[in-house]
Amino acid sequence: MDAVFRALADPTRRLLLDSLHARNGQTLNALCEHMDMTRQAVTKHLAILEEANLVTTMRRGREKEHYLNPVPINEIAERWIGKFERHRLTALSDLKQRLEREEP
Amino acid sequence: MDAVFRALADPTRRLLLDSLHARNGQTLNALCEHMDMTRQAVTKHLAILEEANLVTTMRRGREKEHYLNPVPINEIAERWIGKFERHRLTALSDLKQRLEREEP
DNA sequence: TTGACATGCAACCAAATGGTTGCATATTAG
DNA sequence: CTAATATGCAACCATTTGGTTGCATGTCAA
Repeated sequence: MDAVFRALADPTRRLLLDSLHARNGQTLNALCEHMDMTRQAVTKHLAILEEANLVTTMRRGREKEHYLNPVPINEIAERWIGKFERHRLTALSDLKQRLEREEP
Repeated sequence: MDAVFRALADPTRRLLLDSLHARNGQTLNALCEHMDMTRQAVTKHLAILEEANLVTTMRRGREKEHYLNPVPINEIAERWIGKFERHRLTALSDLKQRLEREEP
């Protein structure tokens, strides 16, 4: 899970996910066209996304197609974010009470 | 939103959030007791969490209380993760089809 | 077969990151 | 008042990160 969080931390990588979300199965060169950096830099970002299992690749001849894998994101949403969301209102009202206790 | 993602990327900071989730309003020293690093290191992590608005602080005398703010996490869940979750099954079946097209 | 095209690998570099130590400041307890 | 306690600030350091350039390899098309 740590790899997923770290992978999501970089805006470039989130952009790549967005790009794949818009059009799945893009080749490396296709993904590069929207990015303002060298192909090799994009390759590195994609490697990190692959390691976090957020992107799956498939070799098709001399090209490499990239597919978005939404499962890890979903797991984070369910296992980690859900935990905090559940107590969202509680925590907020706790904070409010605390703050109000200060005022007078 | 970038700040939130970057803040969540570090396991120590997620641990701090977990700690506040378990017991809200902890003081700096209290938070340090569970961490295996110097107080100053924890301070830096907390500063990053504050900057991402994930933690709110309140001075009480010579102590500083830390409160979890779940709102940014919730926003990420809704605005960013939701987008990918929505097409989860679609993307998976796309991938499956693509993979099957390769086999024969 | 050969040239053009798509990707892979590795060395290198600047800047950011996560941590430390040392000292300063502010508040509370005795 | 004074000493202990809680936090703040700053310099410093090693490692990681995000990027580059240069060259190698593999595959398709003419």
